[in-house]
Amino acid sequence: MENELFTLSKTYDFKGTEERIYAMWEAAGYFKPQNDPAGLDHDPSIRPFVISIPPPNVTGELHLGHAMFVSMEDLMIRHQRMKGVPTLWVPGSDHAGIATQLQVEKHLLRTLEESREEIGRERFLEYTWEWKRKYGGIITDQIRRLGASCDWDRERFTLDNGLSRAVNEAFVRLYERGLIYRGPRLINWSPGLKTAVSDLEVEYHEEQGKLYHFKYRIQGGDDFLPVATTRPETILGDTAVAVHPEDERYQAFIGKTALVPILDRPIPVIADAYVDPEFGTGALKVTPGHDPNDYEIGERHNLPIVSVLDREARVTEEGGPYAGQDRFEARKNLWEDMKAQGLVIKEEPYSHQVPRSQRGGEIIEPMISTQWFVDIKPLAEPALQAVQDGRIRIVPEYFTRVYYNWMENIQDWCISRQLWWGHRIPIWYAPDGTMFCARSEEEAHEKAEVHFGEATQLEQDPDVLDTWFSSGLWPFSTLGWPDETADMAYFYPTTMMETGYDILFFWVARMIMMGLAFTGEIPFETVYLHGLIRDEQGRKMSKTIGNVIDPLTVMDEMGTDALRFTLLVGSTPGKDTNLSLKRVEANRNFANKIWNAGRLVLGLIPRCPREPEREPRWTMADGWIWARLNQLIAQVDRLFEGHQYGEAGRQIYDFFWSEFADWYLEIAKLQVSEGGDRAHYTVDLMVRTMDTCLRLLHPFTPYVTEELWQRMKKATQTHSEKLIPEDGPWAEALIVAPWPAAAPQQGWEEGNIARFTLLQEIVRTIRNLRAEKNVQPGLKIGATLVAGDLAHDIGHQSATIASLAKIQEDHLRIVEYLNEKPEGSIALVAGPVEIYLPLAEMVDPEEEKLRLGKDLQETEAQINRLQQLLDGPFAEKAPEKVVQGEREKLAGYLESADKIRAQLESLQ
RNA sequence: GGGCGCGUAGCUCAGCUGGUUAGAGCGCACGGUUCACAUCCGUGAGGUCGUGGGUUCGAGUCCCUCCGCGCCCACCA
Repeated sequence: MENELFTLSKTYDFKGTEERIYAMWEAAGYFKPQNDPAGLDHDPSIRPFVISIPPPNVTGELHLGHAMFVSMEDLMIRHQRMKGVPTLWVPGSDHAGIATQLQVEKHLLRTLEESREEIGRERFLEYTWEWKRKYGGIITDQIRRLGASCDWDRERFTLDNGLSRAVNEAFVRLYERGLIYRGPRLINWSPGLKTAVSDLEVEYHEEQGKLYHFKYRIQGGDDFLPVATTRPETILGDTAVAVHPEDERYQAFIGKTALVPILDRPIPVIADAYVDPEFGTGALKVTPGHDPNDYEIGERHNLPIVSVLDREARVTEEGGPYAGQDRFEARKNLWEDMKAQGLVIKEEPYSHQVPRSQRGGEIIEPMISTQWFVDIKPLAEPALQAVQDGRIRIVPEYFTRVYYNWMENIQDWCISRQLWWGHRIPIWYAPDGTMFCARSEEEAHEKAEVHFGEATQLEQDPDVLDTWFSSGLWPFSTLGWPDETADMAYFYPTTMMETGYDILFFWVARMIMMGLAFTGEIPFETVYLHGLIRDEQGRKMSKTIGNVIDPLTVMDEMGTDALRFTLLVGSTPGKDTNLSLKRVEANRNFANKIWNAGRLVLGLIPRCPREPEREPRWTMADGWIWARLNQLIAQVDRLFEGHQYGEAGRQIYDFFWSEFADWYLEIAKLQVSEGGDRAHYTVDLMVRTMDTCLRLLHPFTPYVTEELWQRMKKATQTHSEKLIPEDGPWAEALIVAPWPAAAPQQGWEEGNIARFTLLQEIVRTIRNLRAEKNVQPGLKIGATLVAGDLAHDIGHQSATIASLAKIQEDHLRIVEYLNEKPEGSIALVAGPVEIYLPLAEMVDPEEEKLRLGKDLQETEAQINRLQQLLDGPFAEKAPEKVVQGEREKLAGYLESADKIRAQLESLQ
């Protein structure tokens, strides 16, 4: 054969294809919004569809979480683009303060054997920028490889000049509104990272520890209060002992003076309702400097605050003999000394929640420290409102409850970090301590000059801002805010915020708060939250367990399309996905199926006669596939509308494989071989159906579909201009081809589908029996079909039936009725059709009776069920349409039962 | 302590606004190599949808109880 089939590999070659196709898309500018504000065809009546990418850490390497959001967002973007909506997907990356600094520090130690303190802030930052330039591109390259159709010309980095300007602007505005304050507060201190972290960056783990019971001696006597603690070293910072005001046991102690063990520092015994008399000993040591609750008690009772731990969690001078010791060492030593002094009562095993740093993993120490905070309530209020009144919609819906819950109990946000890599806090101090908050150093100097009447030395605050502060501005800072850019005017508010539910508070909530605060508008209309990717057994992927699946390896082995399809179809919004490689493999097979179906179509195109002689006339199969295709389009549209992307993909998969490929293409081969007009119409319809499937699949599996589509376009154009998609000429590329529209129903569809379904049933019934009776697969047998009224319709399909069921065509009889059962045949029933196969010699009549008897039994069971149903209240209460459906089913079963009975009789 | 989610075939999971014979992939069993595909084709076995109750003509789907699992938030020493 001279056709193209043999020039194409049987296996889809994704490796070469992906790179070539992506380069083609990018070069052609398909990733740019069609109605770019800079362009001339800007149509203000069409709202663009905009996504800001969740910026990956600049030092990161692609993991499945990235693969998930990229696939999902690319799906949405491609879908909208094909629908003709101007789409913008803004890419970028995040400087990721702590993560990057840690990584660079490690690298620095390894290569130059120097710490960041040794080389100093300035050199360290240079070094880090160098690092960023070198490795920052890795992640974006990997994202491209996933097929991400971002507008790469708009790529942003959170430490870019523009974005840094936005950060300063935001800080200044909050400061001027009085929503930023600085002060000593109890914060979460990470001794490993030597910085403060926010509440969200602390993770609590249930851990086995000890509860230490000891005696708090009362001054001037032998009395003592029994007290329990999990952290004995904090005893050194106690400034009170508290009991419940109504606790009868301890009434006498209230107002007395207790002595801190070892230090003998006198502290008051106070009464506070916070103390739970039931817990522990019922007496509580109060350490305002190292415990959030105690801090509050301290405020109520005006207690002094003693800090006994320093930045590295070593005991301070306040700790007397333990000064300089590490916190755990001090814990041990102090406890030993207390034992020696007879102050120890007991220690018991105790499991409790231990706070650990999300990044470093070490135990977080609550400490008093001077930090910058955002007064968050005034920002949270409108953010809560925006979701409550529906301006922002969260998918899946149940996450709105989670959002409310958090927003309603939100605490002030500690935004300063004692790091170097990040946005430096735009505050400058004069030598006398006066603060100037300014957008730039120049502005700070101007302000200082106005304030002092002369130029002054200024020093900028050494701290940097929490990374999430800049991320919170992302949807608008990437569009040029605070400037009133064309992009801001046209693309903002953005449309879709697609991200993992794990950063709902970290990121999404903050973007909503800051978006409303700075732009006065919501930053996005919809929040779509996907789940986490776990391993096959539902465990988190981690290097220590060794169950990490690397998306790059998966792409190498199975192709990007397979990975994307798996992530997209295997996930439900908000729910975690257990990824199994078996699944990816199955979807690689699907990609290959698409490829091979494409090869067949390509091979048949040249066999299409150029000009049909008569008006088109479709076969039953033609009408069926066309009707089903249109149903599919309608379904997919509905599902996309409701963000049910996975279900949409599944339906396309099923249609493509088990209807189009398994049935229609098989039949199309036969119809094409008839030649003439039939061949023409068949190829025409087949190409159109394939074209539509490729369009529907494109957002899921962009590469294989684009490749095939290009080839189809070329093949049809060289062959016949008549072979074009119904809605106009072939587009330039599939990525910008119009999304299919379902043809309006004309009324014949359901009947056609029903008739074809019967045909399928006939074929299956025959195949089934052949398999059961071990009829040689290649052996063609004869058959007689008794089809009553349907004989005419089915008669037209004799070639199809013959081919699919391996019946010898000239021995296939299709008749309306039969007086007598054909000699030596075995009888079957498919719906209202009786089938006789000349295989009597292969079967035992008794066995046949059993088989038919079983059939009859099943059919009668259905009849009974339906009759009862229809006799009951169902017939009156259920909608007419549903009842009618059941009646038709009943009629069908009754007919089948008759046929089976007749056959049983003839066996007697 | 508060909030949320899950429990469907041996395994991993779908199942939207309740519509009456519950689906897929993998695995399993049997059979298949000429003309798209063994990364394939055909046929089949396999589930009282965690438990108990309720609403309804009708419940895997809605409501409640209980059992089991998971997650998030929260200051119990």
